[in-house]
Amino acid sequence: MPTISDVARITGLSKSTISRVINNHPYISSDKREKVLKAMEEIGYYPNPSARRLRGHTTNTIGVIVPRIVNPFFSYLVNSIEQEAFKNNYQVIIFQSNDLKDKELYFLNLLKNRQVDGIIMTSIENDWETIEPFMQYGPILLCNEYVNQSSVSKVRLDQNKGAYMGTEHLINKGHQKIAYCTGGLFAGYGRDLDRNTGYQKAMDKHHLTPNPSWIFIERHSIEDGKSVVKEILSMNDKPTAIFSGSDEVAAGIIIEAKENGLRIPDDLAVVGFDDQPLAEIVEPKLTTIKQPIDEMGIKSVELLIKMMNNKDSLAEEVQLPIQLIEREST
Amino acid sequence: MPTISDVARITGLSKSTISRVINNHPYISSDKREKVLKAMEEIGYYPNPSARRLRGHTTNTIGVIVPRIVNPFFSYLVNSIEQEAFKNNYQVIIFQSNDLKDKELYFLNLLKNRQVDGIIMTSIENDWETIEPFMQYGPILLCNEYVNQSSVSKVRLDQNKGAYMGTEHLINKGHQKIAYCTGGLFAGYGRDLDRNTGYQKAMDKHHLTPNPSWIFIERHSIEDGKSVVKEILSMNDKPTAIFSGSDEVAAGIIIEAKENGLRIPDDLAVVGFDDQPLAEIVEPKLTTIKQPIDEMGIKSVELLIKMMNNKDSLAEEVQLPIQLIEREST
DNA sequence: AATGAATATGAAACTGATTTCATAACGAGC
DNA sequence: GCTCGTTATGAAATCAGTTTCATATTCATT
Repeated sequence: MPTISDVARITGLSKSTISRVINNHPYISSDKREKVLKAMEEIGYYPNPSARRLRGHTTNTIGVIVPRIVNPFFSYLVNSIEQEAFKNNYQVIIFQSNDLKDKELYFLNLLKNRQVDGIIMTSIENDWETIEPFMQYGPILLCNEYVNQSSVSKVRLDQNKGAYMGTEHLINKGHQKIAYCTGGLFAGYGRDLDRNTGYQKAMDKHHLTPNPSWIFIERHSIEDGKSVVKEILSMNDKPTAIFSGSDEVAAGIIIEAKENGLRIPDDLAVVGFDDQPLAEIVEPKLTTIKQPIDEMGIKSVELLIKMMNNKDSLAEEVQLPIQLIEREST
Repeated sequence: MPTISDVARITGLSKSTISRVINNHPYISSDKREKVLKAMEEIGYYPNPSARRLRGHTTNTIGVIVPRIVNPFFSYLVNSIEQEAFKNNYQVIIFQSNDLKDKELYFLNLLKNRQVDGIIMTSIENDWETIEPFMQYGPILLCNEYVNQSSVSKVRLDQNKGAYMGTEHLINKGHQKIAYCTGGLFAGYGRDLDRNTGYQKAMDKHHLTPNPSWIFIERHSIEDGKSVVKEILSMNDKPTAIFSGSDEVAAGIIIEAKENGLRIPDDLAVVGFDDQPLAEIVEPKLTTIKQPIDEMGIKSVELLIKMMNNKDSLAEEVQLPIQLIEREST
């Protein structure tokens, strides 16, 4: 690979001049500039990024932490982030935390090591006290998941309202016995907690008290959804509707319910969360809460770039609207 | 951020010695080693990757090109690659080519610029003549998609056999009028071509000649699948079965067919390709060809690392088995 | 006791860029 | 004709490591 010295030698100029041409500095005579550009082209010269980084302290790379990329919600989010980053000349390094504290920490260290200029976290595994110190090494932005900390920038959705809308939708359809499925009730972080309170609020407002055994926690997959139905079938006091924090779980519920002769939505109404592609594939099609994933990704990259360019910009919080998509499962 | 010089100053040793400790060189007295490790720990020193790269020419990063991450096939593949890379201490940079030649070239340049040590290509947009020169800058491995070039390593599936199995399965079920859906008939590359010949071979063997209007090309999405059914409905000579090169297209076909009163598999039998999660969600559940995605990812990383460590290892080709999963759509 | 190999360490060169400092040439203003 | 600001360029320092070369000990061998 040719280096800047090669270009200097060929053109008979100094490295400084070549560097100035590359970086569009002023005060270069146009004939020399031409000459340099021509030589670079000729020998196929391209500046070595490691050397630039070493000097310039910037990597043009942003890191994205997702719990798992195979979850469509996150693959769509990553898609949007990658597209927007590319537009702005940034590369994206993707990490899956797999819900593991250690892996998350490992990735946060990339910020410390200056392998990335900034990080977008779409989930949080460690305590905030553990994560916060990394902010001194570069900007961290929370997208989707969040903590109640004014010092960190976040792009988030009104999950509370989403859950409220979903639950109230079921109530408006005449349901009173409404079960609730969530990922982590005790996760301690914002997103799921918000949904919980949203559900709670809607129930309270309509003076409904759910049977405690209708609250299902730690449900993530299609299989988990199926297990929910099995549990419900063995109950004496059965719910007539379920609000699920995940489309996948909702799909599992629908599949298993049908398998057991339940009619949807007549015997059991189901609302999901995310509006994943599968929402239109299950039968009946799933009523769900749509999250503006693309906007979330775009906004996150936008904000992060702003933070990276302006070291001491204040933390910002962006909240995006959320929406109920009514289909056939309610 | 502390540097190696800080550690040297604190311990009263030279940078060389510190470097030797970091890199586990022999011939260091154990008391000095302890001292250095302690000092590093104390001031929270971590070697700057850019400086190491500049000298060492290795980035511990591999690049992965996928057409689009939101396609479950690729998000599962990326998942597997990322997991295996992490195990081997490699980071993964992910790029979406979005089927664009330019974007693919941009990413290949990362190899030239030494931003990545090697690249796994899961799709190919440019002519091989355009891509090949990049191999001089570092190893390139083809995974999933491939070209008929002995000089490049590949991890691939017997697509030909997959398509053959799927088609023959339909024939065994008594079908004679079998339509065929593919991504790109004229793409010119291995994967789709192999599937085409697999279909062809099965038909030929059983002395069947498909109506040319039953061959649908450039179909990728659920929507595309729906359009296929619409076209079929307007035909005089209708196929009784479809072999689709994609589960998503197959799902679209099933949804739209049911919408129009067709019974599956009685009026129309459908076979997909990939065994994506949605194959178990559509109703009836989709008979499909299962590809061993995880093994593919693992094998690819394994092979790539081998190539990166051994500069002049010969190109290898790994072919993984493929399998028919019979469900309810046939 | 002399020689040579193995062990242990440091100084300085090197990786490939950017940036600072110095300086030369040129034109404008007095 | 002299000073000053602008334009244009190069030498050398710098970034943070790794590697080469040199050298000083220590220990075993004859």
